[in-house]
Amino acid sequence: MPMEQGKQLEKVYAPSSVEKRIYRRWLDGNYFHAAADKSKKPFTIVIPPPNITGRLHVGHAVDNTLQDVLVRWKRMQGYAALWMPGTDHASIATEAKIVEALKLEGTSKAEIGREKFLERAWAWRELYGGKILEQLKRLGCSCDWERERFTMDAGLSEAVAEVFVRLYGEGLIYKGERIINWCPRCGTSISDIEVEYNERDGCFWHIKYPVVPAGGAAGGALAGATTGAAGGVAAAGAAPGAAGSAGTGATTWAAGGGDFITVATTRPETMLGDTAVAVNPADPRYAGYIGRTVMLPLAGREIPIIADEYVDSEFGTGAVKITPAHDPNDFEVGLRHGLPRLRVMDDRAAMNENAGAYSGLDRYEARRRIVADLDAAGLLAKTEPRAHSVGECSRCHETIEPIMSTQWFVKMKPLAGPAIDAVRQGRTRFVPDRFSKIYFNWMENIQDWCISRQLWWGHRIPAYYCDACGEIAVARQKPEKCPKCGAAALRQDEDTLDTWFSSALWPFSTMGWPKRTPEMEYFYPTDVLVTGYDIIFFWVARMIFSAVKHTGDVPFRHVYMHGLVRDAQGRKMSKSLGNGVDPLDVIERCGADALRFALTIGNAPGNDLRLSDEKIESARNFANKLWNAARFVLMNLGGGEQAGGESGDGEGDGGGMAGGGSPLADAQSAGEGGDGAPQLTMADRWILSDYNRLVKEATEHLDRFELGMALQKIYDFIWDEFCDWYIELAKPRLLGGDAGQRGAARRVLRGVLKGCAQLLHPFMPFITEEIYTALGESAGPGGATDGARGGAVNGAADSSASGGGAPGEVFAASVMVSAWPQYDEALEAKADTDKMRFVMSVIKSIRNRRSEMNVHPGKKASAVFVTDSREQADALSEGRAFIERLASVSSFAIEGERARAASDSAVALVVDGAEIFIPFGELVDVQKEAERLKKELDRLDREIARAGGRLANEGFTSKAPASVIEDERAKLAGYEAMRAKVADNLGRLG
RNA sequence: GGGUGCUUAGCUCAGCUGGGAGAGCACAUGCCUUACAAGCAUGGGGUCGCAAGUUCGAGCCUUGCAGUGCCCACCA
Repeated sequence: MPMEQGKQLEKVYAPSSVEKRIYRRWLDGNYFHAAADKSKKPFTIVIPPPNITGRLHVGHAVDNTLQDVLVRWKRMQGYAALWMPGTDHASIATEAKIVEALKLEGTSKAEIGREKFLERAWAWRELYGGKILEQLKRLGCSCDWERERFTMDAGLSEAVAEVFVRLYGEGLIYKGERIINWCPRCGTSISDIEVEYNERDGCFWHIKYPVVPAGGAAGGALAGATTGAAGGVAAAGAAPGAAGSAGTGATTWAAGGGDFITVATTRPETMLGDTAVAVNPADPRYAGYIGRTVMLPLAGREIPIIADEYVDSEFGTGAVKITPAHDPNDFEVGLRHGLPRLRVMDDRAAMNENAGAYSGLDRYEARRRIVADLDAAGLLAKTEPRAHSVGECSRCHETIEPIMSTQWFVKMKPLAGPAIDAVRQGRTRFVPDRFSKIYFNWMENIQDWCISRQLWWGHRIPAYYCDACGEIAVARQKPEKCPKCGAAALRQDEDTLDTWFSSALWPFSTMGWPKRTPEMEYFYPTDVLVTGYDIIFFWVARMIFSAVKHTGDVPFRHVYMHGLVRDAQGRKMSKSLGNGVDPLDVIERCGADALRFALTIGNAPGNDLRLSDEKIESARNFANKLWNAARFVLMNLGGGEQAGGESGDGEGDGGGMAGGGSPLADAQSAGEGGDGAPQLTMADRWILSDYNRLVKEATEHLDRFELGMALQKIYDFIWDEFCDWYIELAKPRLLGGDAGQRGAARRVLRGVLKGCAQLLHPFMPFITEEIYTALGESAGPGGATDGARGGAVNGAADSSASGGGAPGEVFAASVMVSAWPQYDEALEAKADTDKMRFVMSVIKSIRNRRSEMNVHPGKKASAVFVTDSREQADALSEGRAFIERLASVSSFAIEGERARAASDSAVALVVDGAEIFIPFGELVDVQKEAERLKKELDRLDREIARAGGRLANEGFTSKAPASVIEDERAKLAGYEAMRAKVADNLGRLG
């Protein structure tokens, strides 16, 4: 009866005091480390490397929780489970932080120069870069920390250079002048997928371009127009009075009787870079204009009218201004027609020297002035308000500017093909499968990838220019001299690579590629990539084509996708809304286990999930529930009394080999071995049997990546079956009972709880470790060997033990290196399970009656059971103590004759054909009881009609499977028997 | 314009290859029954978006429709 000193658990689970200590122990035990081990199968996950600028947000929390679940589970299954951690240099995000810091100090990139800037960045990385990994530790992540990688580590940088050089050598990387997305705020090009398109209110300006008159007559008018337009430009730049001059020009045109082609644009400032106007060749309206020219207003340049299929006659005015240097389509048109490409903006998106009078103006200011000037000149035909999609920088949300620029590109088509095949052949599978369609759709329509960035923080492009001869040398190391002309002065390309270029190599660069390392041999390809569906394009697809290209294999066999975390209202969590749940805050308040639980429970793969306070609270409640169940079990395993009662551990150690740590081994050895020869009761066999089924189901769900479902099942079992039923069923034996019965109950309690701790461990690692360890200690000196076997790399004190004669009660040094529970056929106990279920139904039924009749729980009642079934009679007598305790029944009789039992009992219940008579005497309202029975009769009639109708249907009886028909017949018979009894009881009420 | 999800209890969501609808929260009633009031017991609550079809049988399969979300796309 005295508690184990020091092993008494707190009444309320206090995660914060437990988690740090436990994590420390795992580290000390070296359990996270995985090494190539020929005796085991590998299981590998590489972490999606968080940005060094990052702070753990709830998105990371889900992503890493799922990974940790998988890796802990596989580790327990005996795999050499490697979870490779690391961080991403995040070139643009990090650079922005440094720039910001410099600004606060009153200096800038330009001022301190590249070298100093990089020093700053590295220092910053040293200081903050590991923060997020520390936060992952608080979440419980079991990464192999000694393998931590960073995308700018020497080895990984080597991989980057290697890939660049190889692709360049094959012509799959090229340098060229294209329209790229330019972010004026970040001051760099970005790739297509880094642009977000949003609907914005804007205008569609219809602008009249004066057509230069054909033939000789044109001369005078042209001159006039030129003067007028030129005057407009000059004036516009000079003063508000500009409008007048421009107007003069237009007037000249009107007076000259010239006509116009009207174009429409949402970006009028780009007109200064127009080098043509295009119409559809089939458009009759413009047939006569093709081949002629227009005078570009405000610029005073004469540009051709061309015909191109690209133009949609239905859209706008059917005539398009062509600005090859500022629009991707126009660029293509320009190529087809050999048009000049005139850039009119600089890298800050201000108008450049080619913009004449508008030079130096910001693009929006220029837009305003140009519109005003056109209007004043009478050349603005119409201003149409219009919502259109505007590309914005996904990082800073500045409106991007499509600008012609010389950049480096990866030629995608040749890389995409094999990557598509890899998924089509199922070498990499998306979970759920529907994401493969998204992948295909993107890969099949892929554009070349702009990989150069005008940033300093990142992998510098390994291209070297010879100013003497113009040669470009691409090499792993900077060449001593120009390979062509031998000049010594080579200049490296100033640009760096897209941060995703290095992330794309992550699954193999972290393993040491391009070297042929043991890790590459053993752990690669990886097994699962866990990530959100929002980065399929950015990362997943790029890893696949990179890996297929460079390693000849897929980077991972499965891609397990999860959704986004939303708030209670279903909104995306964002900084600006301030609706984000801070995972660290949740960990602080409710524990990492509760957070992990809330993020995992009941979620289907690929679906978004909502995280609310209520959900977190119920997760915390579950942890507490489990905690208290463990308290109960530990209290009852007791101190000194225990050893005698259980005939010690020697018996356990020598005993069952069944399934290494199976509760059966514990329980049966108690049942058959010990003094007093205690037997397992039907309650024990029932819970063991259900536990066993849980093991099977949970494992199957995990195998199918249905983590949410696996956890749901474990949760249901622990709460509804183990806590609410089994513990209650065990109490009578623990409190009363002889030593043998007590021993059996204890063994089962401990065995099942231990198994639950193991099954739950991947999801809730801390609390399960605490419980498992406490159980191990309670098993006595031979049990837990905390630390003693900690040296076993990636463990498996337990699993190795199971290979060589596992004692039933072996506890591993840590639950995380214990062997994952196995389904064990010997635990199936159908007869006992049926009996127990029957008793439970009886208990429920009596409780129900009592509750409906408002019978105080303290008031005991006597009950008489009548049944024809031998099994039921056995169950009732075996379950007597359960029924008495859990249904508040005092005296108890099982009779064969219902007439006598029924005589003075107003309340009659029918459960599975057995009848229960309870004399509640004065409590019974005969009227109400009769009504209840009538309702019951109605219900049974409906059921009988349904089942009867179904069985009468020949289609059903001839085509449905036999088992289904059999079930239906049994149901019908049951209902009919029940109806007879209910009808009889109703009749008796008079 | 394409593609792709979703629509199940008041709310948030599960529901595996088609065989009588589930959980959490909320709600109602009664319980401090010595593991847990962050709890226990009992209960109410659903024409599974609508309509056709396939099937002996449909929440699940097919088609259409209606709402709603997301992704992609070069509508100037």
